[in-house]
Amino acid sequence: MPTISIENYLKAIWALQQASERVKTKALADRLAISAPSATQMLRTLETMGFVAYTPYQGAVLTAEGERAALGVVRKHRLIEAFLVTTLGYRWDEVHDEAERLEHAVSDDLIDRIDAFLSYPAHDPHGDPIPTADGEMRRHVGSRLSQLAPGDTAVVLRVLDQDPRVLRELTQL
Amino acid sequence: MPTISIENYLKAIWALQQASERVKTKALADRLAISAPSATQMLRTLETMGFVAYTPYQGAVLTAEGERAALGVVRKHRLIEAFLVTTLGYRWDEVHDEAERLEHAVSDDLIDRIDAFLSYPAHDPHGDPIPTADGEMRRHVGSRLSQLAPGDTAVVLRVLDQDPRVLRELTQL
DNA sequence: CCAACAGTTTAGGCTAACCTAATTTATGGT
DNA sequence: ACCATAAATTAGGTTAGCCTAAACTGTTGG
Repeated sequence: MPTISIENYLKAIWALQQASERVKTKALADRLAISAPSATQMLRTLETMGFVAYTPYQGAVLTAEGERAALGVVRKHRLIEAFLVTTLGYRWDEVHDEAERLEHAVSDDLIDRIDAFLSYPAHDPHGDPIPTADGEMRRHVGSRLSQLAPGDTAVVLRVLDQDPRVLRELTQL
Repeated sequence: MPTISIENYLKAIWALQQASERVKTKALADRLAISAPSATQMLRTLETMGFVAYTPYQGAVLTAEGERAALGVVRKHRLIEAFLVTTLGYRWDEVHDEAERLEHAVSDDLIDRIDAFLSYPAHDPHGDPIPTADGEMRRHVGSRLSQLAPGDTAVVLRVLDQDPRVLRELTQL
């Protein structure tokens, strides 16, 4: 039922909420590269759809239903990335844009088949956790690179950056 | 550059042209389940884009560029169907709707990788020929079932119907 | 403690893609 | 050859999702 645009808003709000509970208009507008009035307008729409609780001038928070919908999109995105790398030989720096479009075109049924085909992976190629079919988000253990002391030994589990250039450089290292 | 809507129009016009050169407004409108005025309007748009030659009251014909674009969509559709059946265990009566959406989301690069992954198949699961990356449409040999005489022996190469119920019945036979 | 400014919303407009109702065109049967 | 009818187009309207310009709010530094 949600449009591609709405799915993108939900995903963006969800991502911004990982950093701070309330999502402000400007943060949302910046992330989606749209104007602030467009963000305001869509927040109103999402409110009437029951996806967010929105207070003018105060920002928005996903409702339970909104979070469920957002996680559905995140799940599709990450499983598609995993599938492209595992099955079609893509590199981890090549999959983001493709997944960005496919996540809106793939049915729940297809994504579940991909999930099974890949044996229910816990992480995508960047180490980001993949939500389960019933909307559970597995939490990550591990600590940030910046919190290690010189001389410490660690295994890289996850890379948050999506920029292909950064990812290619990391591949070198 | 073309929108999803435009890709669907191009594909529909191309399909209708397989039966007769000129495509009339009503035939197009019926196939896409839209009103006749909407079809007229889009034919004008496609004309200015150089995809069709359109004469009011006379119908439209794809230009070379229009045919190239249409075959690109057909190629995506059929390769996706083949991929879903071969790799993810779909049945031939389940793939049409999924391909109908994915064909507009998949990049040329991805579809070429799928093509290579499948070893450049000549036909999709229904026996429809798959256009090559450079827009060549391989022509089908073979004759229609209705042209065989009782007692003749033949091998089914292709089934034109897309209705899942019909396809499931044919599977039984 | 209040004004300046960053952030937000309101107002008004645009485009793509659809629609219905009304009008115009083409054509086939007598 | 004409005209009834089916097909096509024109006219005018809607919705979603974007925009800019203008008005408003809330917070914070002096």
